[in-house]
Amino acid sequence: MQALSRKERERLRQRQEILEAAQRVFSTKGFHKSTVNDIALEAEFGVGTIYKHFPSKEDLYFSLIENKIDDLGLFLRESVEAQNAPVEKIRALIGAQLQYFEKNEDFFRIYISGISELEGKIKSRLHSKILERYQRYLIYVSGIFKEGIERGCFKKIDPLKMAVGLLGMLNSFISYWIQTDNSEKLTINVESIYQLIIEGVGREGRLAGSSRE
Amino acid sequence: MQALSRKERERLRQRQEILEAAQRVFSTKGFHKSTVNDIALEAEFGVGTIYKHFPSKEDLYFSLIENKIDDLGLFLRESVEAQNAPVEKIRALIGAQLQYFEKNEDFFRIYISGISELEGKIKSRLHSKILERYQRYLIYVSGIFKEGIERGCFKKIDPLKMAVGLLGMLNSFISYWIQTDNSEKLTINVESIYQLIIEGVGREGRLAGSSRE
Amino acid sequence: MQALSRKERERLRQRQEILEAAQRVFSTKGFHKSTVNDIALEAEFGVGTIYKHFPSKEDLYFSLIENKIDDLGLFLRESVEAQNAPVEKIRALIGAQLQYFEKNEDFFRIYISGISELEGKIKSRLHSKILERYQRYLIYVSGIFKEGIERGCFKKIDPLKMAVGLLGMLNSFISYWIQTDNSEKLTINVESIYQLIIEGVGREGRLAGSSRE
Amino acid sequence: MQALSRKERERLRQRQEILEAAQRVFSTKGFHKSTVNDIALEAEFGVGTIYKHFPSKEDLYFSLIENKIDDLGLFLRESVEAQNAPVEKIRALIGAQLQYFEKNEDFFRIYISGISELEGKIKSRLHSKILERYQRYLIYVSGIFKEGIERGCFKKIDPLKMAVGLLGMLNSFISYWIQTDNSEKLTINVESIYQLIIEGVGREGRLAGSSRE
DNA sequence: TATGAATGAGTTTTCATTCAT
DNA sequence: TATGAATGAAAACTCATTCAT
Repeated sequence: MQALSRKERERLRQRQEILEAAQRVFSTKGFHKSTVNDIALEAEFGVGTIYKHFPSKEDLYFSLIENKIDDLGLFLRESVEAQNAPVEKIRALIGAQLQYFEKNEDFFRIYISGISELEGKIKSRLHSKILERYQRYLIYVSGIFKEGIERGCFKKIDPLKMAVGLLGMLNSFISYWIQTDNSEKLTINVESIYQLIIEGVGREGRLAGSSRE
Repeated sequence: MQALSRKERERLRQRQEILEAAQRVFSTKGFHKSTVNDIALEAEFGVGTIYKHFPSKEDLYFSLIENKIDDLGLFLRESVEAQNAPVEKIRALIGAQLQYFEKNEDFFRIYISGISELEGKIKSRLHSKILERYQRYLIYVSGIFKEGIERGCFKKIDPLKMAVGLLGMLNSFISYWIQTDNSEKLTINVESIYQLIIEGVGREGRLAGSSRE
Repeated sequence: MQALSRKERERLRQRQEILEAAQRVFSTKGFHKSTVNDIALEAEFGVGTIYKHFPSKEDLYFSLIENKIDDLGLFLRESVEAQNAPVEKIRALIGAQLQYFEKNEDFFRIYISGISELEGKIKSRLHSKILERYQRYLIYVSGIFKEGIERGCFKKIDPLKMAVGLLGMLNSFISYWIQTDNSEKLTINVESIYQLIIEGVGREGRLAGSSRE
Repeated sequence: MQALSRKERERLRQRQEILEAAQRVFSTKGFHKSTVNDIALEAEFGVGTIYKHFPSKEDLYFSLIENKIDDLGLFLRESVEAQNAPVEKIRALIGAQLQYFEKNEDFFRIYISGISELEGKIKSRLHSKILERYQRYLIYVSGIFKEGIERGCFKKIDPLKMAVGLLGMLNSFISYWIQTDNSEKLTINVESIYQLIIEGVGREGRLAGSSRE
């Protein structure tokens, strides 16, 4: 049984190495411009070995996203659940997501193309799995907002809308950071995002703006 | 010159028809699964004619996005500039963008894959043009916030961050609406988004949450 | 309409050329060792052009066999129907089939692998079409024997069995001739086969054999 | 030496098991669609073990045919040599061959693709071995006919042609039986074939057929 | 000028064979 | 000795692009 276990572990390690190589290749060249050969070369395996683990290039791609999303999900939950107050949970969520993508910049490129309507109206079975995970994440975040509403710290707005809004903001900040590829750390934005989502941009009682003259 | 002008007009109309056909095809099957032949068939032209107007499939794709973004830009500016107060400008912006994509749902699929890092780190000359336009749009929205800050109706936060946050929210709402493809209109979200960005989710002085017992 | 007709004719000629090239290649290297590229090279067309005419290599292969069988069928019928007496029809059939394969030696290799159980128990849709044609041919030959029985010139044996027997003989002679690839013409065997099928090998009343001493 | 002998016996048994598994697989899926892995699985050995016995898949295939042909040859000889009169020898041959393939239907699929020009003009070294055996078989059958001619029971026709004709008939009947896969036994055809080859289809003196008017 | 037939480079995937354990 | 994981060569097929008509 020890022998079997070793084989199994070996197999998993190989699979992991392929996924890592695939991430490097996909994030650099994109899905379509990456060939299975590229990935095999990067992983230092034969192409056949890739196909031992994944039935097709597409499967490999979606397995990669799935894996990483689960990984991210775990990390977020941990961070969030270390907090008690809803606002702190939200702050933790923001922090964790920025932190995760700061370290996994490469993955974001893949992640975003995974959740965007990558291949048009017609969704593949594989794509659906990703959307499902995205939905689940949305519900999880809604849950935090819901709790916050019940505990009286958040406004009585549809918590799903809050979640959609917050996640959009987060993606937008990450996207912008990647595109501008600046030297500042992504995580310096935690407080800004926190403030935006919690307090909004408006100044009380001054929304009409001063008169111009 | 009149003759030339007619020819020119004819040419432009043809180009426009191709772009419209391309949008229908791309939005249904995605960029890679759409063939130039598909587009030619949809446009009722020969493939050769497509190539008279666009040097490559990729060029056609990005021209389409460019065109449509410019179109959207125009529409947004008009809506925004009809308002005077910064908050009203923001509300108009939200309304216009939702309205635009409600009518151009198909285009959003293409738009989002255009601005997301669709093809990896390596940005093509064509992709850069899209990003440039996105940057310009960001700056335009920042401008509204900046004016709002100066006029005292918005908090003193980096207006670029406000813009990044707002646009992320908008995309997220549109994306969610498309994915769930529900019967509600996208535009019913205007007030929610307005409230989220202006006031945030928090209730003053209650952020810590009520104690649980 | 003349223009269309010319186009159509051109297309058919091309198709024909591809089929001829395919025959040369298949007969030399066999189905599996022939690549579509080989055929394209032989036909002096691009591979794409091959695929314009035939959806797959397999389809090309079976189209080729089908075509040729039809061709052979026509030739046989003509020869047979020029005769009146059943025995003369049989002789004509033998003569025609040998003549045909003498001239189309290459095709026989393909033909025989087509009707033999090329790919095991599991028959493809395409393979079935060939078997159907073989059945039809069998029935046609049976018809000649049936007529002969009715007209009293043949024994009262199941005509289908006669047909199966005769066609087996023919294939066997052709096969043998191809394998030994001798300098004699295949058609010199007409009389022998005729005698074998009509009179058999036995000498009347002497079947027990003379005693040996 | 006893130990070596046991080893040797063990080795042969293994080889035999592989050949049997191969036959099952090849007859079901055909040569090309059968993978070495399929055979290894069916034989319950590792692929490596297959290659210990046969240098290549092709070798395995032809060894299988060779083996079985030898097997068939033995069986036929036994049946034939139990008879004295040439006609009885022929009847025995027919009976034995039908009986053999009735029991080894699977093998016939392989056998026929082996002797037909399966892989085109270019004959492999391995294929040649099969043809050689076929030739030998032909000569053996010729020998029976020759003897019959000498003993006066058969017509003075080239005995090789008789053999080619008879074997063709046999294959044709077997082939037809497999294709129609009917419930009747193959061996019910013995007498028909015997009659066809010995007496032919014609009725003495009536060959011209009745006049039609 | 508009066309669409022809092209062939490039991609995914399979599977016979090897060889370290 | 038996194994089966790893390999990578090879082949079917697609489709952006060209160019003769």
